[in-house]
Amino acid sequence: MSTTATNFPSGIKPGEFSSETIPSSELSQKSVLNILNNKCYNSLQHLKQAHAIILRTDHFQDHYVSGTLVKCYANPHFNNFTLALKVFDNIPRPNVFVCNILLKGSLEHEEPHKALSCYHKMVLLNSRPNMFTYPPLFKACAMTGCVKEGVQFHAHVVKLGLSEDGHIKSAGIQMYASFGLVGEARKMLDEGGGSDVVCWNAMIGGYLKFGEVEAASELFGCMPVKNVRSWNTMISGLARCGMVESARALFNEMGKKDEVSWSAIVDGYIKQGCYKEALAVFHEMQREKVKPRQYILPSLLTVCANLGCLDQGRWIHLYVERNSFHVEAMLGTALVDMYAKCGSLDMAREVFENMEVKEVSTWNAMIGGLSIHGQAEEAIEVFTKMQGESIKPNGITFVGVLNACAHAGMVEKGLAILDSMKEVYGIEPEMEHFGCVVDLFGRAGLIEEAEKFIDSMSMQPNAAIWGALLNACRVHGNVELGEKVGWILLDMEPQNSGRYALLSNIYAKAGRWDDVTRVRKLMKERGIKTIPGSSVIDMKGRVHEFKMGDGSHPQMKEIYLMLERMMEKLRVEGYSPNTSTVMFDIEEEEKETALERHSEKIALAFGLLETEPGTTLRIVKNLRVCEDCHSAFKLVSQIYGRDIIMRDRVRYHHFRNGMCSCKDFW
DNA sequence: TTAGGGTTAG
Repeated sequence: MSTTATNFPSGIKPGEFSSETIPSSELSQKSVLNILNNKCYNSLQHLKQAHAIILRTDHFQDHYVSGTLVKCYANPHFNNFTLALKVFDNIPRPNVFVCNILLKGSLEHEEPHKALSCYHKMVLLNSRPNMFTYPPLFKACAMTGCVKEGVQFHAHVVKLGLSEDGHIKSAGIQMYASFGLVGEARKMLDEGGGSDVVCWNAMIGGYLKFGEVEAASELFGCMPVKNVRSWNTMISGLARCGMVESARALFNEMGKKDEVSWSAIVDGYIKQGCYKEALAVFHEMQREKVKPRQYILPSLLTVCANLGCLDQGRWIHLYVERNSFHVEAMLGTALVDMYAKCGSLDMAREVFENMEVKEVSTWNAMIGGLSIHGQAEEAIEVFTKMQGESIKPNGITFVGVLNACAHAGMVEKGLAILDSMKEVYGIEPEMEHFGCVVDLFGRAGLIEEAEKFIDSMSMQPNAAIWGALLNACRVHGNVELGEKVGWILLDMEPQNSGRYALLSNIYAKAGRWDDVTRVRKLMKERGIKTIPGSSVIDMKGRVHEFKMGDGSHPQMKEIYLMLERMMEKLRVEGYSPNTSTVMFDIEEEEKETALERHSEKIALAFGLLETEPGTTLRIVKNLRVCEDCHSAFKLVSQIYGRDIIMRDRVRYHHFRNGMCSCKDFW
């Protein structure tokens, strides 16, 4: 074997060895292998030196040595698979071991196509595949969607008499399942005699991936051996199929749970939108001292953001700090989003400023957060700064910026930004951006302009566009147009209860009670149920939820007493209930009572009752806040000297000294 | 003589 310079690894010249190296001619195969296995794991430089030694001694001819050398180069740690391939190409007749190493390496370096071509080479070179060959190959097929090849490889497995190997079987089952060929996967499970628990689990996972719950349950029921992963596969699979309650039942039934079991059930609840349940399980985890895995923390933060649970969100933040978790972009973004949505803009800012790596989504979260708090100038400032740091805004960025302008009544600025989207940033505005613009005009009372804008749009307006216009009609009391738009929307979205409510409110405000009745009758005919208003208040880490006229809270008596006292105080200060938006045509006094029992007022009374004077109250409502509650909250902030931060379905209201940050413009 | 499997994944 020649040892010309061209055969040496780059950067290493023949004869350039470290001082401790023994003269190469004296190195035995065993010592070379020792060097490779013990010294070359961390340093590419060491590996290249060893490589040079190998070339100088004829050990490269030795399959054991060249194989080990390729294995070292293929170590994902070096992130340089090309080198491994290069060395491989210099091996005259590579044996099955080194081929298998490359198959595995192709997957580890996320180049599954290379695994297929490597197998091809193997066949050409007459290197007989063995049981280590097929699992990575099946995986490669699954990753690349190469069905034909996968079936072929399966045939080879059968021909070579390897069908009983558990590793091959489980990989094959997974491959077929990833193709959606659940029947083929099952055939593989049943072929070649017995299977083991890993294969059963893979099959169950495969069934559940395609919603075949019954088949999965049956298999699960008759498995001779089950382990934690079997349970976890069922739980996460059921949750993914939307059967979170069945998942929960299994979760309760299983013996020893691991962190994956807990995470799977939390995740399942989150995916179903059962945020309170997810948080309850998280509390249980804390009680049982189970450490949440880092990956569910962003999901949990999203839950806190949705529910407005600042205390819980803070707890997670502390948890991250205490455990020195690295705050990477996703976790940091989730923290920014949570703080902003829970009304703590200062903290959102702090986390944002301290993040080392920010992604577009991070900037979007900050901009969106400022926007829902009505801080348009700041949102635009962040938007400008983002570009200073060479981050390219995306469509979502513009939703945030345009929303900021809409909420702050900055019409001109908003329109200029819309124009810049395509001209400056090359982003084609989409429906959601047009929706923001309609909102921009509508909130500012420029209803004609909003209509004109809709007419000029290049696409058919969707329900969100009409919805923005309808809301503008409600705020600015434009009954005529509101009526027209309202009926368009009822046609477009007959199932959306909110649309009925809005139209009915518009009629009610105009005193057109016959029309109110007409809308309500239609709703009844179509079987549409209203979403009950509900408000939550987060207190000492516990979430208290109140629904309209709700009597289920254990302290309800005291709360209603407090509510009565509060309303009395308000009346003394000159508050008179704004009954125009109550949906029913009922006697004035009854209307007043209905208003008094709005969930946000109950939550407010509870907050006043339960906290020290001066404490900021944070309330989250699932629908838009009504006008009456809005004015009541303003007065309470003045009379009781409290800051109240309320989030409704769309934006924030900071009440202080009788004023609201939205400037009554929402 | 070297090497290997399935559950969560925003």
